[in-house]
Amino acid sequence: MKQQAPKGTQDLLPEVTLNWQYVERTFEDLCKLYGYEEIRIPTFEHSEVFQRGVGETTDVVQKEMYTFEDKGGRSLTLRPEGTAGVVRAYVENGMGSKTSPQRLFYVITAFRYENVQKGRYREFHQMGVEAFGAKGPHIDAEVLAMLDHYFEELGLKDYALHINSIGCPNCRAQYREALLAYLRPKKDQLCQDCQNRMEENPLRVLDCKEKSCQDVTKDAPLILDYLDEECKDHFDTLKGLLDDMGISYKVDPRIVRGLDYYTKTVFEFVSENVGTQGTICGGGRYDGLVEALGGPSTPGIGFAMGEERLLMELEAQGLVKPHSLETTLYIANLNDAAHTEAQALAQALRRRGISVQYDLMDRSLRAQMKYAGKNNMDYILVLGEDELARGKVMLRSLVDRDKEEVEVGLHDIDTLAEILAED
RNA sequence: GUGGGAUUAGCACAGUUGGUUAGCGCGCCAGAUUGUGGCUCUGGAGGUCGUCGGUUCGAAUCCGAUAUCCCACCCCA
Repeated sequence: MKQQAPKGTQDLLPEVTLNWQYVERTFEDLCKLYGYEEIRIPTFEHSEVFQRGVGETTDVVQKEMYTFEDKGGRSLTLRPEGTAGVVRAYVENGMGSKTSPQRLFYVITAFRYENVQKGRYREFHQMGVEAFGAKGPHIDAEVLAMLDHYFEELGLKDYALHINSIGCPNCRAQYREALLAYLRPKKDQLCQDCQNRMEENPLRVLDCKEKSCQDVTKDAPLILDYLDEECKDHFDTLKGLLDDMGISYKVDPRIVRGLDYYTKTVFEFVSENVGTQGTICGGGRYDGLVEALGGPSTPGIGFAMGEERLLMELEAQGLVKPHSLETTLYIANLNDAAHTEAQALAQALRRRGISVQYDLMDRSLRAQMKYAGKNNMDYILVLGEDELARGKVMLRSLVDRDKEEVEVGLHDIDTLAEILAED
């Protein structure tokens, strides 16, 4: 029976992996520019890490986790995101006693049991950063500047940065009461989902897309009016810093974020083209998370970017440029002796960093030429009786038809490598 | 978890009111007087029509279930 990949997973074939390498390398290079170092964390954690880290009341934890029991009776969960695991690692390895701030980046797969749609899979890829130890708004601004820089590097257009502050637990508690006081009398006008989640997490009612709920919340009190002095300062300073750097943004008081750990600054980069899966990057500050996972009180901020969505967007904008590969040479070998010689020649050239292929299928010269053409080889070199007898080969460009063939000694590896390395 | 649409060769698709050996294009392989690609021409390989079950003399076609994909809700990256 033919096997299928599980629902929500996908194979990434050679036609597209170059694009993935492109966005990931660009990201990694940029991370290094901003002082971030890579961390690699386990694919699964004790379920508790996510229950406590992401938040018991969140949809992610309540209905989207791949949780299983291992043979030792432990409850484990495939990571539904990166932050909780990175924070766990930060705490477990005592990284707080290294120099602060600690800046970490990661490129991971993550897993959520959700219904599949375009730009949404059960196994998906995220690139993200986490910065620990800095509590002021400058790091917030820097993180946003870094993302701005990244998108500029990729040439991405038609996206918007939305920011908000959801305050610290203190202002949030007060705001929560105010919001509940506003919502309770209007409860029967809300959709069923919102009625259910109202008491548990009333902030989420704010970004409900149901028209009736939006009507109800249109005049609801805004969190921004309930920030205490410190949180308000933080947010105002951040906005000023963004203005100074010329980074445009929109304050969107309805951004709430479905993960419990966020405090103060939250943000999203939203595509203006793509439909419902338009959020290509989301993040924010999480000043209580390190402590919640058993570490010392430590502020933190980070973001995660959905690679599938980013690539969708880049593709829609015609921006995925294939990596320019190094020069490639094809050796057409026409008989057994030539095959042996081709192999030796290929190895010698590969040792000098030239990408070389030769015939392994005993094909005719004509067929070999076709193969070289279809596989975008830059140069070809025919190896047959004549060449072996004379000890010389003709090096011809397949890219530039006008380029003259060059005769080179068969064993003159240095000259061959030199010519090939020129392009 | 809920609702709608789809599933025929590696890819993109035809397939008449159920009726012989299920087709086209691209791709793949081979050849076009025996050593020079991308064009053209010729030939070839490749499908238990997603899967299982039912109706029927007969099912790619009708019915049911299931899997997967797409779209929307929900949620998020």
